[in-house]
Amino acid sequence: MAKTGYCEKTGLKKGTWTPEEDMKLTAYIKRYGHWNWRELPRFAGLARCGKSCRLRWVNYLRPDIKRGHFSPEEDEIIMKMHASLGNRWTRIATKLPGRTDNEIKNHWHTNLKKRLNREPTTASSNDKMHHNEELSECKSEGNNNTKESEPGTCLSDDPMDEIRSSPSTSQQSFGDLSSPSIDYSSVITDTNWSKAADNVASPENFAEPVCSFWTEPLLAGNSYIHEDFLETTADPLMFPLSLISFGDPFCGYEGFYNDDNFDVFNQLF
DNA sequence: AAGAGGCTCAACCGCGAAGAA
DNA sequence: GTTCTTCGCGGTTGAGCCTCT
Repeated sequence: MAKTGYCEKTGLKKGTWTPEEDMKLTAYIKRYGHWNWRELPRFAGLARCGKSCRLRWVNYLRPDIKRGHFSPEEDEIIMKMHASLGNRWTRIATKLPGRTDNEIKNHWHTNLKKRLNREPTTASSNDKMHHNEELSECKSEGNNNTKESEPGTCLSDDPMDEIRSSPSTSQQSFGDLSSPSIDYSSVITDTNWSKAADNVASPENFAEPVCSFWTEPLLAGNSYIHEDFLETTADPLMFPLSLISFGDPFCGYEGFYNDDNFDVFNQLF
């Protein structure tokens, strides 16, 4: 993937991630979260741009990623969601826990789009019907999602409802989220993880301190920030608490990174 | 066995949105 | 109101793998 871009302009590495880089990024985010994607790679000791780190985390390293084949139920959801929302992959991904927008997008282009072309009559007519229903319901219900006023984005008409109520749809595929095909334990052991964690954000990893970040106020009450982290893990020299300002904790995966799930997250590594 | 073509999916790019200065 | 910064989204690319001939 030899492309030129801003990462390259700034002399940052690009292309395939190495296991070592993965470990550094995972270790850093597990310990400190992603307070600022742009600055994160510097603190994590990575010669990558923040954008690249974000993408790697969101699409590959995140602990709740579900990999492997898409089930027929998932295919059905994607088809229906795509029919009503179009190429809004992130929106579609919210209905498929563990699946990333990128993965869904790839799956659509490589499999589902072809299937749709093979069965154009049923699919397209259903799509239109569904889309029209959606629009009419948006209007009739006064659209309780006032922010989403554009056509095709009425969330109150959730295609998932239809899927959920379908007797043929098994919930099993969603109950299987605890079995990602990536075995993190084999990649990141207790020993090498702690090594990686010790190496991230060490003073030698960045030449000058980022003073401005130290003056930012700490945002309290964020469910992502675990008490243990605040009390014992966070090292003010290595990571200023003032940096803890997660506007979107783990990219919309707030539900996963609460206190209840923190232990599950810990067990993964 | 080997070359060609197709397929998959990780990763990059550009753009727009949102918020801060 | 304007400019700058950061983030996230969707489109696209291309290396590597797979299948076919």
